[in-house]
Parts: sequence; C-alpha cells; structure tokens
Amino acid sequence: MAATVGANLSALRGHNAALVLDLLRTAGEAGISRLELAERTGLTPQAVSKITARLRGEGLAVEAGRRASTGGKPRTVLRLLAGAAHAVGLHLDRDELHTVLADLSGAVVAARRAPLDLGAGSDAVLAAAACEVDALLDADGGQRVLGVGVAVPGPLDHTDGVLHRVTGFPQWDGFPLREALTERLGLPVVVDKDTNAAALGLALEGGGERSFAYLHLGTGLGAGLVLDGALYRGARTGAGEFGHQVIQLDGPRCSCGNRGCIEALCLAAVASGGDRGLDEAARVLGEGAANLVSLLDIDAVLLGGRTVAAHEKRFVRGVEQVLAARAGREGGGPAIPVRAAPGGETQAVEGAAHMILAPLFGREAPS
Amino acid sequence: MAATVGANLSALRGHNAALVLDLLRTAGEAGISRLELAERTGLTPQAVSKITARLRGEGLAVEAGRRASTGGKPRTVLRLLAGAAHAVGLHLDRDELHTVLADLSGAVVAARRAPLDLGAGSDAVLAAAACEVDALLDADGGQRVLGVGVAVPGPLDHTDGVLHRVTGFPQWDGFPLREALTERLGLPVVVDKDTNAAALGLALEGGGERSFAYLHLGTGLGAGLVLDGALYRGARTGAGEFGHQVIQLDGPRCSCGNRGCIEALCLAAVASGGDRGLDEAARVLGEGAANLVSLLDIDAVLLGGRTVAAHEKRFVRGVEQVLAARAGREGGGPAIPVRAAPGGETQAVEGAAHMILAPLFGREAPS
DNA sequence: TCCACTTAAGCAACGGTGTTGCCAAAGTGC
DNA sequence: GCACTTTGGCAACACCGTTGCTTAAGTGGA
Repeated sequence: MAATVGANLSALRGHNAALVLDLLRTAGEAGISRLELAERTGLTPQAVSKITARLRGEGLAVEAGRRASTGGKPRTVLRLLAGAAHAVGLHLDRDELHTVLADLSGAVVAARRAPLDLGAGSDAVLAAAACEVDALLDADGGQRVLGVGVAVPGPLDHTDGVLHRVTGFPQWDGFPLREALTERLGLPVVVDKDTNAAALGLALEGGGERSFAYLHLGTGLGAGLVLDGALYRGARTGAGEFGHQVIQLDGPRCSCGNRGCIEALCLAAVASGGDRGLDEAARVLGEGAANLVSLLDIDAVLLGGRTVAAHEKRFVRGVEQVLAARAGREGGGPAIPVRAAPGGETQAVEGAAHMILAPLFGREAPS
Repeated sequence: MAATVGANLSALRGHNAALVLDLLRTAGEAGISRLELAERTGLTPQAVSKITARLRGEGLAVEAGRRASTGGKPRTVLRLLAGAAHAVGLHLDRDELHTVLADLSGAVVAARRAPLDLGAGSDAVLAAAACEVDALLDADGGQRVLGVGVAVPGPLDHTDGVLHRVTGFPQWDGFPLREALTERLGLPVVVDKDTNAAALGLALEGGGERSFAYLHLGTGLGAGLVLDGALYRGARTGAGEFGHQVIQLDGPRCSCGNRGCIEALCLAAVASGGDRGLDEAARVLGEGAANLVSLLDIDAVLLGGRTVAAHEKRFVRGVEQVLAARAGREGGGPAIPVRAAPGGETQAVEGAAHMILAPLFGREAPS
C-alpha cells in the first residue's frame, strides 16, 4: 500500500494475498506449508488457511504432497500454480529484439529473438515488436496473458511510458511507446529502462539481498538500484544514471559534455586494450561502485553487460579489490559481495516480464 | 505497513489513523475538513468521520470552526491538538549539547543548550544529558512525553542504538547509547546520526519535496537522504556517507585513507582561504551534489552546517551553477532547486524530536 | 495391536473494519 | 418562507482476521 493512501478491507486482503503469493513464488518447486506461511507473514494459521483457500479457488495455488512428520500430522505443502497465467517480456535493444513468455514463477516458457534497427522509425519497430509478440503467443496457444513488459535503452518516463532522448536515436524523443504498444497489442503494457528491468528481475529471482546495485557495462554504463527490496526509480524515473557520475574533477571530456564521467573513463580504459586496460576499467568501475555502496549502504553489487561478460572474472575481481580496500580504510566492516549477474544477455527481457508479474506479488505498485 | 509483513485489522486501523493524523499535522493551524481528508486519503467520508471521532476521543484532534459555505452546510474544520503529547530532542555534538521539547506538530515548546565535552567519557556525558532533559521537563511540568530522540555525529546502528567509530572519539566505539539512555531517563529512546535526524526534520516540516538530499558541511561533510518521502537509512544505517565519495581519482589523500574524497577536497578549498577558496569548495560540493542528483533523481538539494551557514548565498549559488550546467548537458530538463536548509544549527535537535513523532504519522517504522 | 500424545488444519462464532443507504443538520438564494 | 445544496451522523451490512474448539493424521511406547 502506498504511503499516502488510505487502506480499506479489499486493500488489506490484496496485500495479504500478494504477500502469501510472493512466499509461494519464492519457495518454488519445494513449496511451503501453511504454518511456515503464518510464521513468515505474522498472520495467524487460520488466516493463512483462509487466504490459501481463496488462492486455490482462483487456481493460483495447489496442494502438493506433505512434509515428513515431526511427531504429529505432517504439514501439507502448497505450491504456486505457475502456469495459471503468463507475462510477455520485450527488450528493444539497439540492434536486437528479444521476447520471452514467462509463467507466474518467472520461468521462461518460450523465447524469440530477431534483428532490429532501432533507428528505422517507430512504425517499423512497432510492427516488428507486434509481430514477434504475436508469434510468441501463437506458438503457445490459449494462455492467460497478463500484459507485456517492455525494456528499452534510453531515459524515459515510467509512469506514462513516454521515451525521452534515447542515446543516438533522437527520433524517439517524446514518443508515447506505452500508448502505442497498448493499442497495437491489445494488452496492458509497462515500459521501463533496460537496466531497471534487469535489476527488478534480479531482485525477484536473485540471491535475496534486500538492497543492491546492478551495474551494466556495454555500449554505455548504467545502473539499476534495488533499495529495501523494491526497484528505486526516483522522482522522474531517472534514477540509476550511473555512467555520468563525475569521478575525476576536470578529467577528460565525455560525450555528454561533462568532464571525468565514469563511463568515459571506463570505456576509454577498455578501448586502450590489453589486460592493463581492463584492469584500469575495473578499477574505475570499482571506485564508482564503492561510492555507491558507501552512499546507499547496499548489500551487494551485481555486474552485467557485454563488456563485463567478456571478461567476467577480471571485472568481478577488480571491483572486489577496490571495495575491499575502501571498506578496510573506512572501517565499515567487511566488504560486500560482488558478483556477475546471472542470466547474461537475457536479464533485461526476463526482467521486463517481471515488471508485469511483480505487482501480483506486492513487489511494486501497479501503474 | 512493512513490505514483508501481514496486515490485520488493527494494522489497518493504525495505518489509516496515522494517515489522517499526518494530514492534520500538515494542515497546521489552518485545519482541514472531513471531506478534504476523504479526498486526500481515498477513504469514504463516513470512514473519515469514524476515524476522526476516534482521534477526538483520544484527545488528539478537535473541531475548530467552519469553512465558508459553498451553498450548503459549511465544512467543519478539524485541527491536530498539538499539545496532547510531546517529544524530547537531544543533540550530542562534539562541543555542545542541545535539547528541545517539541509538541505533536513539531513546534519547539522549550529549548536548552549547554557546553559539552564529548571526549569526557560516557558517564559524564550521560549525566549531563540526563540533567538537561530533566531540567527541560521540569520547567514544563506534567506533559505527556512520548520519548527522546537522540542525534549524534558518528556512524552507528540505528536499530539497536549502538555507536560505531565516532570520528575523533574512539572511546565511544561500541557504546550502547540507546540502552544506557533508556535506563537513565526511563523513557523510550531512539538514536540516529545527526544528518539523518536533520533530514527527517526537513522531510516533515519542509517544502513538500518527496525526495531530497540534505548536505551538511561543518567540521566534516555528511548527508541525509529522504527518498519517496521516507528517511533512507540503508541496510546497516550507513547510508549518507557522502563525505568520502571519491570524486577525483588518485587525488590528494584524505584522513580516511582514500584519495580524492569530496570532504578532503572541499575542506582544503575552504582552508585555502578567500573567495576563491569558497567558490572552489562550492564547485566541488556541487559536483558531488550533481552526482547524487543524477544517480537518485531527487527533487531538491538542501545545504546546511556551520561552513555553509557562514557563506550561505555563495554556497547555494555555487552548487546551483554546477547543477544547472550538468542538467543542461545531460538534458534531463530543468535543474532542481538548491536551498539553504532552514533552522540553521537547530535542525538536528528538532529532527531528533521528530524521530519520536514520525511513527505516529506513519512516516517511519517504529523501532 | 492398541492407545496416549503431538501436530496440522478446518468449522463456527466473534469483534471490528470500512461501506452503503438513509436521514437530520445547517447553511444559501430566490 | 421555501426549495435546494452540502455536510455529517446513524444503523445495517459485508467481510476481514481472530479465537475457541473439533477433527484429521501422523508418531511412539506398552
């Protein structure tokens, strides 16, 4: 429930149902018993029984076996019926278009991939996207589809789904992507930055950290922030502009006009070639990550993107070293973990599907 | 209601009551009618009537006059009964000890101030603090006091109220300040960093921005972050470590061991003297603020602390210039406002009192 | 094999929430 | 003075989680 909004009984029910559904999702194949749900939620066992009965009635949950007895009646295991509904994830990248169909658990049921020219104009891109989505849904017929989550590179407004200046593609400025796709597909559409989508996906699947930063180093450098378990978008969906953090006052000029941007320094180091260049890029990235860690006091740093993927261990180790050194100096306990984000290139598409699924589990306000 | 916790009817009632109470508080002397409350909360007018009746029964709200009629029965204005309860704010600074008694609206009813040597040992400091609090409460006898909020300089753990390495006063490391003060004062105690307390106070009193950063430049440089209307503390109460953000790779060494910390650069520029030094300090601060703004997409930057207070306009203008230049280059619309935080030196004490009041208004999880 | 015991989960009654339908109160304006 | 508008309370209601109790389904010792 949003902070400034009154809650009535149906909001109460929805909140608790979403909470239980999220625990079912997290439990996955292993399932979870009613009493565990009660302990985790703080609700009474009887309330959990009623809630799960409703969910079973709606076809969202099923009983699936029992646990071993601990001296009495064994606990009945409940599981999410992952196939009850699906969501489409769509990633419009600069040169490629990925689509996935994910079930309620977030598992990918079907995936497609096609070349794309993001500069080819909105009609062509929309047509290609609609074509791919239709093909995806036709192949797996008759599913209940909740909506389409769309991940795009540039800055945009998540609330109304209007693109701002997508780097290198000025023709998209001000384009109402959400509206156009909603009309074309006949399904609810949610739009967000690719780094935000990826971060959301990692938050829902991931290692369980409540707060982390996902740093994406590819053709550019961006970030997605998950704070206190929720994707942090900022006042105008602009949060996560990590690449143009100035990390060297009066440093070399970046394409954005600033001097000493971390993106410019990092990419220049990579371009300089060799292991020396990569190590320097990792060090620069590490200093930026360390700034972020100390400012936001997060639990983990996840690295992704093509450039990182090509030299995974090197980047992880390089960033780790900087974090360890600074944690030691600043005295704030042990350094937090650095990992390569799992999933590689598919992280953004899967996260896009999660943008549709997340509200069901109370992980995000629907919009 | 916390995100991972089930909600029952009493939680529902508490949530709605807090919401209404917060709107009453925000309305201040002007008051607010039942129908306005209904519109703002999304609750039905009848629900608001019941809730306000409860609040009036508890002595927290009163009817106070009527609005002009718009053709029918005029609206009855409700007001928060600010004197129904009070909270104590306590600021332990390096060389001074401030205390205030604030009413429910956050208004300061009484204030005291005494010299302090934070290095004099825990017994002496605790005794001084207890003495001041007692004097404060005696002077204004028989109030209902909800608790004591304490603001201290160093890093600490807000949840258990244990201090970590307070800069320059190693004898406080690991001291359980919350526990000790609770026992000594016989009142609920909450402890937090002074910058966090100040930021919380600004969030509750302030200009209405949902997200902002409070940057405090005094003997050191720190920050308090308010994101989406709530104080952001991070995973281990460490958020807001702004001073040791590295902003110049391989720059001059800072006392913390890092190189190119914004605090070191900023203070060195101030120390170099003259207007040139101040302008350079403001520019460095501005670059750090701009990093923060683009990373977190906040609505405003507020400046405070002794050094800023001494040259207020100069710092505001300097930071403003950097933000405007970078906003122009990065193309993210107009630059966000920069202001000197109102209240000056008393911001932290007042904020400390707000740490006790905030939970009543649903602005923060009680701890 | 039986029976005492333990643990899980459902049934029924309950208290309390916000909601709905209706009506009284308190103004305005012709 | 009367029709109309708007506000706010009263009473009945639907529905939420809670409580007290019962039934289901196991374990383990005699």
